[in-house]
Amino acid sequence: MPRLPKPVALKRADLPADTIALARHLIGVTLAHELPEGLVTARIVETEAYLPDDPASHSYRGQTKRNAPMFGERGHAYVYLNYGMYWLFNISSETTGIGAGVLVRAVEPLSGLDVMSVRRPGKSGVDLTNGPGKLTKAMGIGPDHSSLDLCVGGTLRLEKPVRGTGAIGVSTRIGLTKAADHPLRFYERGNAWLSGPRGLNL
DNA sequence: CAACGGATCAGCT
DNA sequence: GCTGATCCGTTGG
Repeated sequence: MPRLPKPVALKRADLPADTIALARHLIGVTLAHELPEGLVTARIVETEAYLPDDPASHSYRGQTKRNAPMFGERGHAYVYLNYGMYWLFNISSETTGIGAGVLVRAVEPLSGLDVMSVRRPGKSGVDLTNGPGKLTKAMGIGPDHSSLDLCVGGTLRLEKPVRGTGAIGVSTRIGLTKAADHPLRFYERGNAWLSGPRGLNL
């Protein structure tokens, strides 16, 4: 049997406060969730930065009950509903009082593929987690997780990176109606689990 | 309490 | 690659 490295929880001090730096840093980091059916883990392979004073960011119009996690300490979950039906998972950045965060757009499953398949009926392979709404469904992430601290070894947590090719690509963000032309999307080059049109993943 | 948004997805060509 | 379905939590009045 191959020996797998023991998972090491990420501490807040491991996370850059700067939003763009965090978005880059999160590529390769493991997201782990202990579900009733078992443990699911996956590598983050695609992220987007949502900056302070960014018209595309939910934090742009000030703090509300919903987006409060974006204004707290970095390393907390911000989960919100999009298009009335998809829960999207973000990780807060910067420091207390500054609203910003990083959207996780795609992950590459490492373990618990069986659990993910059950949660994504009729889907398999890359289709399990190659989009922001898909990965939350596959990994059982929803509104109850918003504001959770991901750096304290809870059931939903970040773990040390499983580094891949190392090459990180940059593109514009996907699906925006405002501030669409900034290079704030980060992805692992050549990874099969990326979302978005081919042209953005070069 | 009603209007609105919206950082998507599945299915089809 | 493109199109349209599809909502309901949040917000502000």
